[in-house]
Amino acid sequence: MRKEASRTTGRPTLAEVARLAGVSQITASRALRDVPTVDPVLVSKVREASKALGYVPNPAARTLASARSQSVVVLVPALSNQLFIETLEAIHSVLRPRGYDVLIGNFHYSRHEEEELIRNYLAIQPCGILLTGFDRTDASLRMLEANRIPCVHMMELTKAEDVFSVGFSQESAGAMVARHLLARGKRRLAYVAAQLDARVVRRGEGFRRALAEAGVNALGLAVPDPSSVGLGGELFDRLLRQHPDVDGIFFCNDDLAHGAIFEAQRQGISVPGRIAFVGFNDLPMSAHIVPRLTSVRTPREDVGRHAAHLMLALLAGAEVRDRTIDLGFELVVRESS
Amino acid sequence: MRKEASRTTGRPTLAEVARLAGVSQITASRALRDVPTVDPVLVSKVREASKALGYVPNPAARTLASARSQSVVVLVPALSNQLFIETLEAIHSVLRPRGYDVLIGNFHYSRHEEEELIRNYLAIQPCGILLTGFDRTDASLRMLEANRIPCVHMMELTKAEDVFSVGFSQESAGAMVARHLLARGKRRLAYVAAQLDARVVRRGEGFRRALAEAGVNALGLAVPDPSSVGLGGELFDRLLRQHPDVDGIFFCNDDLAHGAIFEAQRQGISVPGRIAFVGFNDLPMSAHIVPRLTSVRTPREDVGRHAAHLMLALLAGAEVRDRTIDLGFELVVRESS
DNA sequence: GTGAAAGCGCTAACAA
DNA sequence: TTGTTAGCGCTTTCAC
Repeated sequence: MRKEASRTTGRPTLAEVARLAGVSQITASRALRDVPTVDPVLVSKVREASKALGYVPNPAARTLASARSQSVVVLVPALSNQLFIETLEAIHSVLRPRGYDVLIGNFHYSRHEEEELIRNYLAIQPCGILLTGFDRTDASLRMLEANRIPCVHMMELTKAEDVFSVGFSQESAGAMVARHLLARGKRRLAYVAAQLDARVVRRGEGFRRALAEAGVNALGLAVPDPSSVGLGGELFDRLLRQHPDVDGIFFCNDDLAHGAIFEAQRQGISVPGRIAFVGFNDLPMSAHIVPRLTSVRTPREDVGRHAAHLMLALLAGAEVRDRTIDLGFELVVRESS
Repeated sequence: MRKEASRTTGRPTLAEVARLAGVSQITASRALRDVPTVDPVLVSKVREASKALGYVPNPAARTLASARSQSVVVLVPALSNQLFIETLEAIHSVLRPRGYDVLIGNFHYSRHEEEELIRNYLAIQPCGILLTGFDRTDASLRMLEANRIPCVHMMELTKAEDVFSVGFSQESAGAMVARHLLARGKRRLAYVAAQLDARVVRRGEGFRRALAEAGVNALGLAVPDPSSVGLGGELFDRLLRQHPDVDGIFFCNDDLAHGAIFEAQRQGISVPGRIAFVGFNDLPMSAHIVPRLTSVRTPREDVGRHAAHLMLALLAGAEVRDRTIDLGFELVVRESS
């Protein structure tokens, strides 16, 4: 059943391609790698020979000889979240067609698990690495520093020197929602949050600050519990008891908003007639699941695409001027299909 | 910024470990790979030397020398589906700690995209491959056949010779739901389906057949459109108009059921009082999103875990008696948290 | 049970 | 612009 141990793969090698093309092995190598200093005539000869033999480069040999693989590692905090899934898809769609392998690591929101992944993945000599956010252990930072491979940070932004990041500002998202609700004439506004990670907190700060600038005091209800649809209903109910006159709510994510919609429907409360809801689609549910909700949409595909292209530029050794790419947010109203 | 081209990685090599341990390189190699014919005393010497130097094997060199990598490829039809995400997680959790790299390929439910992935991934000489289902192109089959690497099929079952599969029977899932509803005294039963892929259809067949055996005729409503929450509401509404006396519905997946719950609530219809719903959690939404729904739960983690362990057995060259692992289904009632 | 030699397939380094 | 040489770090092969 198993293929017995052997030395060769049986596949055509670069040497055979070179022989067929009538050039030296290194010229064939250069031709196939698009090294610019090769005579175009020879390039096409090599290309033909390669095609004729059905040559496929051996990545292991390439990695061994060059001390650098064609693998790009991507580390995300979760796979249960559509945001990251779609980001990964976008990265794949940019990198795979260009011959890179994409290795996915899920660190389950744990800095130490991330450190372990970095340690393990550096063993395969990746040519680049894509990270989520900036919160990592010192050991992680040191390993990345020591390996000197191109590194792109996703989802968050920094102005630090020599750091490449593609993301968006949580504060502006919060502020955007505040302005949206104010513009609709709402004045008793609340932020309902669960699962208080740094991003959720910063979103709330942006919300509160923008309201404060308009002279409006933000109500709030924040619990550390993991977010869920059920919790959304509960929190909505609690908020209503505390502040029966609330007329606008920003939910830190869509599943809370979803539970609240459910609960509002049960209680016969008109949304957005009496209370306007705004969600934030940064959690497990994909956008189309919550019907008719105004929500902040994170530009998920864009993050992946931009991050991957930035990585390509770095791998090509290009001079990158914009080390920071701020993608911003959109406020969208989704209609159930 | 980029690490300039170089030959060496700078990391300690097996030769250095061997020198420090006072053995030959090949003995060090064997010791670290747990080849049984090595003196235990030498093994521990090598282990120590390895630890002292912080030795990490170079996978590229290993792959080149042995013509076989430590990578296991997993091909899934989608990442937007929690079922596959959780399966992948389980596979990772089994294979990574044992030193295997897991390469994920998403073929977007396209046989041709799958073929392309197989072609590309075989280039890296994976040591094994995990596939979803049995529907693939002839070219794919030929490539897999020609490469003779261990191959495990997930999600579906077969009795074919020399084929390893881990999954469950769609027909029995349908039959199970039929029996469940009958046992609750329901007699006007319907199957509501969208996105009619082979699995959805077979589920319906199992449902209908089990009902027929009990002398009950199944109602039905099936559309080819992609499944969504909104569509669930619509189909439910349509079904009610056609068959106002329906008292039990099997939705081919949870998001249809979810939309129907929404719609039932709007219309003031008691569920499960007047109509019992059964869902099937095989689609984008994760289980906890739909509150209070009786649903067929696919044993997602189990599929991954069992498939990965089967792969380990094959990689170890073990004799595998049970080529087919049927995991069955559970019928669970989820309460909103 | 252990080792010496050879070589996997490719690219870096240097030379022409 | 092209080629020669050497070697990446490991495992297979075969001899002891």
